[in-house]
Amino acid sequence: MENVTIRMLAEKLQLSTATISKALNNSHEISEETRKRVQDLAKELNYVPNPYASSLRKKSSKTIAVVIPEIADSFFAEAINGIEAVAQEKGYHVLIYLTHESSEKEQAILKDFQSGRVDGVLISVTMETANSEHSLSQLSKELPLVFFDRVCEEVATAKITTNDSEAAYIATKHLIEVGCRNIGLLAASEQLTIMRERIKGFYRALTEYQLPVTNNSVTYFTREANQLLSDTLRLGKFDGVIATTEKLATNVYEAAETLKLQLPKDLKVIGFSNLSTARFLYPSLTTVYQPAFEMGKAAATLLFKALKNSHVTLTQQSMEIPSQLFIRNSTLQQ
Amino acid sequence: MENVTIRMLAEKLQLSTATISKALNNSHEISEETRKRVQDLAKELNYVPNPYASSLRKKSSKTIAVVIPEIADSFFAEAINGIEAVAQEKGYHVLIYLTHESSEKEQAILKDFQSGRVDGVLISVTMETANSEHSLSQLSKELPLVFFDRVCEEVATAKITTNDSEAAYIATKHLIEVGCRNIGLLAASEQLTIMRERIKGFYRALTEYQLPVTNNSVTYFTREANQLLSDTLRLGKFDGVIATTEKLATNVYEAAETLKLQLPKDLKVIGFSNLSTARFLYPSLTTVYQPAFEMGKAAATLLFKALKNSHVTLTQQSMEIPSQLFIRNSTLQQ
DNA sequence: ATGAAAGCGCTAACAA
DNA sequence: TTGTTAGCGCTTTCAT
Repeated sequence: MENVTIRMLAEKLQLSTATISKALNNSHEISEETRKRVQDLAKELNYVPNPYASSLRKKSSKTIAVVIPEIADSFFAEAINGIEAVAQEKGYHVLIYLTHESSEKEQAILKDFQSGRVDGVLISVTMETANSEHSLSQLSKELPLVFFDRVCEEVATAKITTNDSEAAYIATKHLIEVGCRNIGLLAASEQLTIMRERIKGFYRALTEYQLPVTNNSVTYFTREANQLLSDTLRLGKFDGVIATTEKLATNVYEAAETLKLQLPKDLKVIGFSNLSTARFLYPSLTTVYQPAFEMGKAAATLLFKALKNSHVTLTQQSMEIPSQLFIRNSTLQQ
Repeated sequence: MENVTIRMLAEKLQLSTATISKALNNSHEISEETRKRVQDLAKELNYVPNPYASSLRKKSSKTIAVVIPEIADSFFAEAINGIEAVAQEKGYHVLIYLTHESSEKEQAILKDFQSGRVDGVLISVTMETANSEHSLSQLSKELPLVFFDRVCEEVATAKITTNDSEAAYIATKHLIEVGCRNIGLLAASEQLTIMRERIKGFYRALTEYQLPVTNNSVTYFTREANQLLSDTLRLGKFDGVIATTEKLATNVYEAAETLKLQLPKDLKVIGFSNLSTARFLYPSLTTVYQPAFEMGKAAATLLFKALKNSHVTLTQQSMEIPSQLFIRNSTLQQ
């Protein structure tokens, strides 16, 4: 069967396409009677509106984009869950784009958004965030854009984050309190704001306890961290580490195995992670649990708010949702 | 600045929009010279084609849909990685839809695809798969459709699966060989083909070892499995279980904790799971590792093949990619 | 309350 | 090789 169009409905009912369109969209300038006639026929013929015709005409697509570095990471997966929940409720469609930490890919993706393909964008930037600053600033002028987690400070728009500095401060303090004196912060990028925040919190705790920065330091890992991490742990003589990404946390377990370090005896670990298996690891992992679902939900909610009412100034709508420290055996005092 | 259109380019260059269009699409019926002139100006003015105008006209959107039950599950997350890798390479966009195991939501999503919003669909169905059979059969006649993992047998199209029956057979055999005599298969739905396959393999192993079906049985869990699972493990007197979903695997660890069962001494566990943390669990988890990334990639590759050449009959393109048993301590012989 | 008509931006016959 | 023209299916003034 041919695809049913608004024109076919119009012919069958001896009405104009304009009337059909209005009737289908529940316009109040249509009589109740014809409205019903139209909608009944539409249902009968299984009419499905062509979204592209509508998008072309209305210049809005009921579609948003989610741009993230990686999807096989429980933080991002949960965040998408939050985003999707809101989108589904609002009848929006969700396009997913993965950057795999490549700012080049990120740029290409952002460029495409100038086409009007999406009505709004939710993004958690690449580690090489600095490269995308300009594109993002530009884009945020054309479309509602909301950052979540990995933000770009310089871009004037809403940012949904967690209390990274405070969370790192609390994590560091916890390590100190269970006896660590040589703590390493395993970080992922010097450029990411959230990393800088965590580092701030880390140093604040060190300062507060008057621990020397010579023994307590930040190490950066980009892609394949395994070898480097083993080296760091071997040479670094750390008695405690904070892994600021989920991947790094498991890398620590791997490295510990390789180096035959006993956790938590030889080395205590805290991971920034939403791993559902954290409590079943050996040893169970003390985590900074980030409210991923809520962050996704908040970001999406805010985006839709801006989409609905263009007078919402996203710049003033940033929001911080606190993380929570779950203390487990990987930081058990010996 | 106004959005740059093909018409603006045409005016600036004193050419027709048709010529511009052809030049931008590298048509061979355009002289090298004008092609360059057009493309140069396009770049200069930062022209970005309107995808919706093009989609409306061409009746193709360079967009595919991925429909899955859940995203916070390492199998599906990895599968998406595979899909996205292929899609990005081919210049396609990926719409994500989550059903959260609701066949009602699934139906609504599938219905929308009749609009021509997407050129093709990759799907892993809900546990209540039976409900969607009809819609899927219908849809597969209008669009290229490829199942991955959770298939609908009755629908005549390509299916990318793993060797579920064989994998379950091997897993069961392994449990028997390490001494289990009362094995429980923890299943998720009676309707899912992959579950039925796994059950087949399970029974095959039991038969081969002449173990009575009275002691070795299949239990179904739908949503919130925790309480039910605790009951099952307490009453079932199992000495070994196979958790056929990732969630169920962690549920077993939870229940074991609650019931103070020691793994693997009191109960041995195998999980169908792609958890990257499997080796670091306590005890490390013996897993049936499913080739999620490859399955996603294969499904997407096949879909694009069908999209490119409409004579590819998907029905004959099904594919099975083997899983692998990783033996770890959760099935250690005592 | 309904309809005529224009047009969103692009592509593809067909002509020239 | 380039241009003319006619839409894709829908929404939206503006008339009636």
